[in-house]
Amino acid sequence: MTTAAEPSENPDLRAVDGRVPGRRGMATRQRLLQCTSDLLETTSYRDLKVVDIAREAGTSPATFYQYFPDAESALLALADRLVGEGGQRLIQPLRSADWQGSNAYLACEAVADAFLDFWADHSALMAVIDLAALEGDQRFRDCRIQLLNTFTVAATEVLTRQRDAGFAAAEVDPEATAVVLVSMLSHVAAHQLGITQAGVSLEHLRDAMARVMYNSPLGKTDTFGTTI
Amino acid sequence: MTTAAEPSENPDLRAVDGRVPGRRGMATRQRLLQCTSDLLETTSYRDLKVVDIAREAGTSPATFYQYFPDAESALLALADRLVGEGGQRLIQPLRSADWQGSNAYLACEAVADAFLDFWADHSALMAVIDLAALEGDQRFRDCRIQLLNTFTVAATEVLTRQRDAGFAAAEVDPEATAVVLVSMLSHVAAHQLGITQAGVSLEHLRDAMARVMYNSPLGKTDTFGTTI
DNA sequence: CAGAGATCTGACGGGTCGTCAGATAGTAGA
DNA sequence: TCTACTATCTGACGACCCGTCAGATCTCTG
Repeated sequence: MTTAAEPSENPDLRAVDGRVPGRRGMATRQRLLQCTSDLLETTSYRDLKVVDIAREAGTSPATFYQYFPDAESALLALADRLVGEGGQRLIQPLRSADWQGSNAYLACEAVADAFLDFWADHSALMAVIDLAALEGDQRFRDCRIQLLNTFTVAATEVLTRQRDAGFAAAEVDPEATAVVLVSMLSHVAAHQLGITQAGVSLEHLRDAMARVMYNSPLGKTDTFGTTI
Repeated sequence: MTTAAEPSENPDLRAVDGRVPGRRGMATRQRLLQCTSDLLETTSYRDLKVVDIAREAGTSPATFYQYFPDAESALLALADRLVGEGGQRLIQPLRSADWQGSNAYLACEAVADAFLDFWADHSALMAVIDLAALEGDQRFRDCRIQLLNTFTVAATEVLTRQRDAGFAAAEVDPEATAVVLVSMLSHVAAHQLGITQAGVSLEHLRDAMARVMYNSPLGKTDTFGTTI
C-alpha cells in the first residue's frame, strides 16, 4: 500500500536517519528490496541475513541499515506492496460473479481458485506474512488483516444478501461466517505445498473448498433454517 | 508420543553424546523441559534463548546441550508429548456423537468446541508447532500432521458414512473435505486471539464453524447433489 | 571547479550459539 | 570407609550475526 510518488510525505520511504532519499538513494533502496525478494525464493525467512542481502545488492550491510531498521522491515515493505494487489485479486471473483441459484457454485470455484493462485504466485512472501503475524509482530498482523479484511468485508456483503434473500436462517452471522471461510481459504492455500497429509490433490482440495463454501450460507442452502 | 518407560529403547531420551541418562540425568532433562514449557508462557518462540532456559533450570547452557541439540528439539519433545493427548481430545466428539439427522448439528458444535478448547489450553505450544511447521521444519510438520491426521482420518470415516447414506453427492471427496474442514478448525482455533479482524466474538466464530460443518457433507445437505 | 550535502563503508562492541577439556558429584565394589 | 570409575556439570572459547559510528567517497549545484 505504500507506493506513493511523494517520498517526503511517506514516512516509510525516509532513510533511518530521517533524511529523504534522493535519486541514488531510492535506487539503492529498490535494489535492496529486489534482492530481499530474490533471496526469499531460495532462503527461508529465519535464514535471511542482512549480510546476504547486502552482498547480493553489492553494498555493505551498513548501507542496508541506512534504509531499513532491520531485515523484517524490508520484508514488511514487500508485504505492504503485495496487500493492494492481493485485496483486489481476491475480491474480484466475489464482486463480478453471479450469485443467483446454482451459478453460485461457479462463483465458489472462482473464489477458491483466486486464493490458491494468489498464494501460489507469492508463496514465499505470504509465508513470511503468515509466519510473522503468527509470531506476534503487530506490523505483519496489520498487514495480513488488511489483506484478508478486504475480502472479508466483500464476503460479508454477499453473505448478508444471500441470507436476506432467504437462503439461510436469520440467525446466521454473516461476518463470523466470512471470517471462518477466509480462515479456511487462506489456510488451505498457505499449506497447499506439503503440510497437509499427502494423498489429497490440489484439485480435490479446490473442489472441497468450493463445495463447503457453496453449502455455507454463501451459496444456496434451504434446509438449514428448519432443521435447527 | 515419547513417554516410554524404557529409556534405552527410545533414542529421543539419549543424551546427545549417545549415553543413556541415569536417574539424575533424567531429572535434569525433565527440569529443563518444564522450564522450557514455563518460559514459553511468557516468552515468544523466537525470543526463547537456551541461556534463559538453563538459568531458569539452575544449570549452565552447556548442560542443556547435553540433553538437546538445540532449543527447538526441547520444544519438539514437548510437542510430541502433546500430540497423543490432542489426537484423543479432538476425535472424541467425532466418535461419540450421534450423526443421525439434525443431531449432527450438536455434534458439529462439539467438534468446534474441542478444537477451540484444545488450542486455548495449549496456545503457546500449539503456536510453536504451527509456526515451526510453517517455517518448514520437517520434525514439526510431522508432529502437526500426526495430530491433525488422527482427526482427519476419523472425520473422513464420518464423511464417507454420511455420503454413502445419501446426504451428499457421490462425487464428494470425503478426505479432501476432511482436510479442508480441519484447516478451517485449526486455523480459526490458532488465530482466535487477535489475528482475525476484531468485532467477531468467539461464540459467533464457534457457531459459524458449526454451521459450515453442518452444511458440509458432514451434516445433512440434500440439495447439493442435484444442483450441480 | 569548489563546496555542501547525500551516500557509502570498514571497523567495532555486544550478544547468542554450540563445543570442549577438565572439574565435580554420585556410586559400585573392595 | 576408601578407591576408582563413570555420569554429570561447567567455565571458557571461537564463530557468527547484529546494528552503530566516524569518516571516506560520490554527486550535484552554483
